[in-house]
Amino acid sequence: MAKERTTVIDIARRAGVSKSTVSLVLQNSPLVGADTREKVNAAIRELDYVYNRAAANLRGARSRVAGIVVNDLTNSFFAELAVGMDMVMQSAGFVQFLANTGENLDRQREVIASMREHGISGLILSPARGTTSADLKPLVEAGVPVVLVVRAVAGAKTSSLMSDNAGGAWAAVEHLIGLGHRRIAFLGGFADTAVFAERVRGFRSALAAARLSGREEWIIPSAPSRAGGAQAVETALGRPERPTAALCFNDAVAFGACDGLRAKNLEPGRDFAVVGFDDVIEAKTAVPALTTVSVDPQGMGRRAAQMLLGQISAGAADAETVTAGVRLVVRESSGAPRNEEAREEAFA
Amino acid sequence: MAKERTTVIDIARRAGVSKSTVSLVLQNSPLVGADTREKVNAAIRELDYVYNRAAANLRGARSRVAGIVVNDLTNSFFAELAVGMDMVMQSAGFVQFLANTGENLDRQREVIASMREHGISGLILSPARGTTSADLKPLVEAGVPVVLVVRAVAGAKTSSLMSDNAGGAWAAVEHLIGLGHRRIAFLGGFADTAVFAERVRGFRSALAAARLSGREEWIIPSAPSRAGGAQAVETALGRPERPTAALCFNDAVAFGACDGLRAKNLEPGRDFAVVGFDDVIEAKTAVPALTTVSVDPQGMGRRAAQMLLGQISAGAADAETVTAGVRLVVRESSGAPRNEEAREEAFA
DNA sequence: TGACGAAATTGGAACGTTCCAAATAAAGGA
DNA sequence: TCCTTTATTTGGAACGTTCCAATTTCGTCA
Repeated sequence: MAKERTTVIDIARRAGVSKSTVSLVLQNSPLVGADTREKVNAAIRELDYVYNRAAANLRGARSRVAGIVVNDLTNSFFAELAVGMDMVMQSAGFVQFLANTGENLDRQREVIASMREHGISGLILSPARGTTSADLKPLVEAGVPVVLVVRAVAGAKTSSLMSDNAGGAWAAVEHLIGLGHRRIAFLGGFADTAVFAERVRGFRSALAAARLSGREEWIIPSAPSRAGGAQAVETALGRPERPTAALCFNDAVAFGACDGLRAKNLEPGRDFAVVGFDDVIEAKTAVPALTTVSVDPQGMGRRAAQMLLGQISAGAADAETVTAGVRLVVRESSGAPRNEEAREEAFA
Repeated sequence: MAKERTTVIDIARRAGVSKSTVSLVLQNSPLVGADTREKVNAAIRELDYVYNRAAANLRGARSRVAGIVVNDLTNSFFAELAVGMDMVMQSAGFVQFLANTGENLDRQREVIASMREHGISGLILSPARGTTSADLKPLVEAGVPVVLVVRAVAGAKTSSLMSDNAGGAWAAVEHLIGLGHRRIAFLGGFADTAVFAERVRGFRSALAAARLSGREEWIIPSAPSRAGGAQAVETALGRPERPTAALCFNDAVAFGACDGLRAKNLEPGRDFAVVGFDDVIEAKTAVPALTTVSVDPQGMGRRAAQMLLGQISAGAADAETVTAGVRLVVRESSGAPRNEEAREEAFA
């Protein structure tokens, strides 16, 4: 059962050439003669040979294996991100290890260590909460390219790809103000994360720019999940001065907020404006369709993968920090009139 | 920059022992003396050595790398499945390649080949549509354990883990009939898949058992996605004899159906009963909460991973076919009364 | 005809482990 | 003291590739 692996030597014997020649054929070098090449290929087919990459990169080749570590694959945002990465990695002939940390730092450490032992030649990491630059130091020092996505890690000397959180939040709030809202809440997200801080920063400055006073009690953190969103909106509705609109930390929270509103017999988009963040795939087809800040997670994944590939081939490229642009996608949940003219009219 | 890898030899030199001893320490063999072990460990720490697994399993060790190939990671069902697998694989000290095929057979072939070259010691595959047993033959012949999940492949001599599709559909339809529905549709799914066939089979037999005539025109295939569901329900509502309830191919379709109903000003759960299939994580928190056949994707992932691990350690275990039980979870979207008493009353 | 260079092929060392057989050290026993 | 055992330690071959340097094969040119 456990049959012997067929190796280049077997092929060589069968084709009546030397192992070196077989090796040349495998890397289709122009050095081998056409007839020899054919003989060798025939032998490969007949013996159904499987190339052993481990042996090859033991000898020194770069490994064509990348690691991807994300913190919550059950969130569509990260699933999409992973799919985007997978696409470009696959096309580049790479294969990826993918691991989910579930925000668990120990797991993250273990998984990264394990991937290193398996010889990854690059890593894309969406760091778990609490990751420090010390966690990345060994990788960086060993010259393994690392690209951080979604979340930054203070002091890390690695490339990173973040979305324009403050800008997106600003645009969303501006949109709500334009629709006439004056009491706007910010719902969801863990208050101790950088992403939260940035989005809230954009939220605050947009309010300030419109000379509106944001109340602290309208900023309501929660788990960045659907359940968290439902809870947060409920809290918001219980505030003495009740907001009429909310920017949510992400789309999951926004969907949860819609659920929470319905549970109180309020229709999102009509009785209360909801704006999400991320533009996950369901945002477009949900009812009401979600107005959200489009981050294009899949595109971001592709981009991150490209950055990683760039660094891998460039050898030691220095860390670049890229901010992915975002764009507000106005759909139904914010209660905007159907088209621009209508909108102008409404607030003329 | 591209520093030399530190190897066991470096460690050996530093600790003043032979490479063999270092190797023994690494596999913490009881043969080495306590003091020697300490010296070696110190050296390992000082030189921040990274174990090279590729070299190790070149020598013959089993690889502790598994492959996971799914066909649509953007569908929460598969994302959850992957998370479940990841959990048990990680705990077993494995690391996984994960690839997404997007139902593309060529991609599937490529990634499987690539994973093989990288020396996976087992594969979990949710086969793309159209996969034949010939695609798996090389793997199987080479003695690489394969576990098929979700979808079967005719004639494949591999283990598989499928959910009880017919049984689940039966239970769902029985539930709807119990609620008084007589015109029940089946929405979504590609008609040429085995899963579709099974679910429809259960659907039909439950109708037959209740002496209801299912109309062919109430079986409306579509892409198994949210968008497909919206479209399918629209078609259903356009039928001359309009159904009052639907069993959907999966939860994504069910959510889409809810969207489609709302777009026509019908409230799912009140004006039309919707039942899903899979019980993805959002099913519970959606509004209305989705009545669905719970497949527990994460649990299924865990189970599949366990099966694979079993086969890997057992060497050549023979193929086992496991059918995972399913269970109908009654929530709001089917319009069932809140509790059993109420239900009894309603149809007394 | 012999020499020369280009084209094609090849042997062998190297990559970083493991594991076997053999060597050495320590510890008893006579 | 010397011989056994037992407890440690070690050199070297092997795993399946790649790649360098060396060799063989040929057609060509003087």
